[in-house]
Amino acid sequence: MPKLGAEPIRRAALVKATIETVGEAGSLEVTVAQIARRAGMSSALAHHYFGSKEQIFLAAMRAILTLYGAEVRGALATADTPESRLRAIVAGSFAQGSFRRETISAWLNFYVLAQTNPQAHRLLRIYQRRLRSNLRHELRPLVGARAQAVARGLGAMIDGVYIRAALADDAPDRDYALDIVNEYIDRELEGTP
Amino acid sequence: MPKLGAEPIRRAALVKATIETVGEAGSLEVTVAQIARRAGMSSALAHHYFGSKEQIFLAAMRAILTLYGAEVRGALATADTPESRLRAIVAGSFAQGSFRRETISAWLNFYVLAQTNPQAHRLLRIYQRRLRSNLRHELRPLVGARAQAVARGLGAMIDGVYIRAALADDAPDRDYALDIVNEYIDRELEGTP
DNA sequence: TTTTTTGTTGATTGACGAGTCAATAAACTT
DNA sequence: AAGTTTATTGACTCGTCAATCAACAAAAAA
Repeated sequence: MPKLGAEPIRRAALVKATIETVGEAGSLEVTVAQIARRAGMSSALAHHYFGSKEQIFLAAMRAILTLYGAEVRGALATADTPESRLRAIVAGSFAQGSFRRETISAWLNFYVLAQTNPQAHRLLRIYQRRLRSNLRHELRPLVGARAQAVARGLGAMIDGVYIRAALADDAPDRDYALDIVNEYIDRELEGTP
Repeated sequence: MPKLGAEPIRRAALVKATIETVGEAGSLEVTVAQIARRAGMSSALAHHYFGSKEQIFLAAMRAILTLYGAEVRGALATADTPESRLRAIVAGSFAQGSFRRETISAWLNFYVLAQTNPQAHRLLRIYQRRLRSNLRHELRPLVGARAQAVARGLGAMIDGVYIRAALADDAPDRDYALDIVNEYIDRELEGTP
């Protein structure tokens, strides 16, 4: 039954299945067979398209970070003042697409993978750098010289909220997450209008 | 050459070796044999004392959290005002004993383990609860009703700084970590003396 | 229509690793 | 001295899993 042009569809299905499988298992110790089954194909085909388990993981990680970037960009599109743009970056960080159980859990696991795998490390670095640079850029006109320090704090807090959401029993609460970070922003902007 | 009373020594050696091995590997995918070798014994003996790899991990996790608790308590001992106690909790969180490469990496990995393992989950929960309760207690006289919210933010930020330290290339920088968190505290206490 | 390219899988290989066991030995008890 | 408890390990079992391969099928190209 080979329909041509299957490759991109299969790849996408595998990436999706990887995030789901890793997210559900809460661990990278999932088998290629599990992922492939979820994606509706044999493990041999998964290997055929990606070559190795490592590459499957990296593709999934890229997908997560790409989605994240898209959400932030989307949130930024409607904001024009520095403060609203700053809040938009934060809101984008906790957007529905990214801020869901399996995605958060998968993200955490890929974070761990970055300790071992140089490519994963690089990917995460790029994300962190871009986030901080975005934050700093909007913070500059708001808090001046302190922009650098505040951007670091904000970045750390966002990651912290993520990691805690991964451990929570109940479904991740977007508004709760936003409250925590926005409260910090409120304080920082206070008296510097 | 069996000297009696070896059990506690062997257990401690295994726990230490576990943290080192997991920390260095940056992953829980280490073998019992590796851990045992590092601790200077056969893998059979490790199984003899702990029963399973899972139990070895849990013991190591307990050790990390116990050390962490001790550091915070130590830092608190010399502080008496609410603010100095608050700063002490933070300083204790990044104390030399806990805030080192392998320990941070091991901690992150155990964090992931808590997604799968109920006991690990419980342990981490206890730590989080205690930290937040400590923070809230000192914050109450400082920021009143906002204590709850600030404690959450601080807790998240501390975890965030940890997770980022795990990914940094260079050795974890205690002062840098402290700066980030203390800056946040400065802001929160501003205007509420 | 033969050939090539693309898609697909069941079966197999080869490695690795958790946990068990039987055996050995030194201490301690009676 | 005989028996028991504690310490210790090499060798083995048994399962799992990533990766490969041979083979088959259908579309496209020749």
